[in-house]
Amino acid sequence: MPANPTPLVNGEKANRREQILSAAAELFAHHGFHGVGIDDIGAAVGISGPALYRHFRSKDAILGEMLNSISRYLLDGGTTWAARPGTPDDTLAGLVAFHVGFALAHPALITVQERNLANLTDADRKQVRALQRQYVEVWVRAIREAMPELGERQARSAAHAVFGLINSTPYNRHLGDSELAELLSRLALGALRAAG
Amino acid sequence: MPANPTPLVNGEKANRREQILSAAAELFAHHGFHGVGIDDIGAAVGISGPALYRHFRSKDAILGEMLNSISRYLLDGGTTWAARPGTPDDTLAGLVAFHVGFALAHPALITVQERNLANLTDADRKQVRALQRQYVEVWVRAIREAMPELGERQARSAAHAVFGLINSTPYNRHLGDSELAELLSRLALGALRAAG
DNA sequence: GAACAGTGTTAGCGCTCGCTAACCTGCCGG
DNA sequence: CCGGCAGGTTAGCGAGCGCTAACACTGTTC
Repeated sequence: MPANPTPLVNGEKANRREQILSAAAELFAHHGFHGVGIDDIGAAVGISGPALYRHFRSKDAILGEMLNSISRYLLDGGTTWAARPGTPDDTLAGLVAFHVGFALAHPALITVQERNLANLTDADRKQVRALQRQYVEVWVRAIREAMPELGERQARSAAHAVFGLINSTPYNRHLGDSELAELLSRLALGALRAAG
Repeated sequence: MPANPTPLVNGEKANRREQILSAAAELFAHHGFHGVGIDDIGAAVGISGPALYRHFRSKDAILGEMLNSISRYLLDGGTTWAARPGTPDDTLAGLVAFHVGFALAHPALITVQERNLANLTDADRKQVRALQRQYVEVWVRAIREAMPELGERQARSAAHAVFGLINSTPYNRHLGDSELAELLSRLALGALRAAG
């Protein structure tokens, strides 16, 4: 389990930066990066427009920090789970449960990460891409250990496919959280089992 | 099989409207709706900027026609496959193969449809949403016929999850088309089997 | 052969948006 | 008590973008 259990908790006593990141995530998820103005983000946290520049260097910096934080959280969590002792099947089940938990808790972040990579600064995109690649590699290793007959390319494709499956949470609000978590885990593991 | 086998074929002797739609799809997929200018779309088909207005009423109209066309194609194809004679398992396999085929042939359209619903006109979005809902219903019926023990909500969630799985094609360019098609179909059917 | 429909061009309007400038206010340490 | 910093405010600049206007060229039709 990583040090910080949830990367971008909603509101409460969070400080301004985190408030802004949380509100911006929700807005970006609904309307897209370019569909959200500086004033919109400000209004969502009760301040107005340019005051954001007391906390972030630019609008791009908000997205950059958001996506970096998500990717780092996933990589940290994935690495930790992958290092746990247990059978390869257990490891895979742990990874699935971890990713499902995140996707269920933060559908907006899932949406933003999937849709807005192209809106990042070149430097930020490079960083985020690197983190994502490493996270995929964690999965590829775990998948291949559980199913040694699978080639690396197949395992990578399967990993991306399972991400797509689990990341469907933004469209999946009509089932209770725990029931949906259980269903998605079963589906993901069923898919992986069928890969071999 | 629907009348028009592929909704937005790339270039060739296609007329200007279809050329524009195809180029715009690619651009929207890469940079997002707001990240692409009228001039960019024009340049991509060898004309410049405002000439687009000879073929479309507005930039929104381009996206509107694009998403409507995709949704209609999927619904038509899905309906046709669902109506074919055969066991429920065969029907499900047919639907999977159909959707996989589309996702593999048109990853850009998949991307645009997933990301840019929010950028549609209210009227267009209503239409597209309706078509998408009907397509989901086709899947829900097929899933429940193959696995009667599943509730409607579970089946709907499973359908969305499988869409997510198959629609991972835009991130999945490192396997040959036919091999990827086979893998995705196996994963999708494996997931569905595990739902029961 | 003139009229015209179809399809392209360039110039430029008007609006939005990210961001900066300049200013204000409350808190806190010495 | 007062100077400075943290964190707000409003006004407005400059760039970009969607779209329209006005015009040009080509081919077809009567």
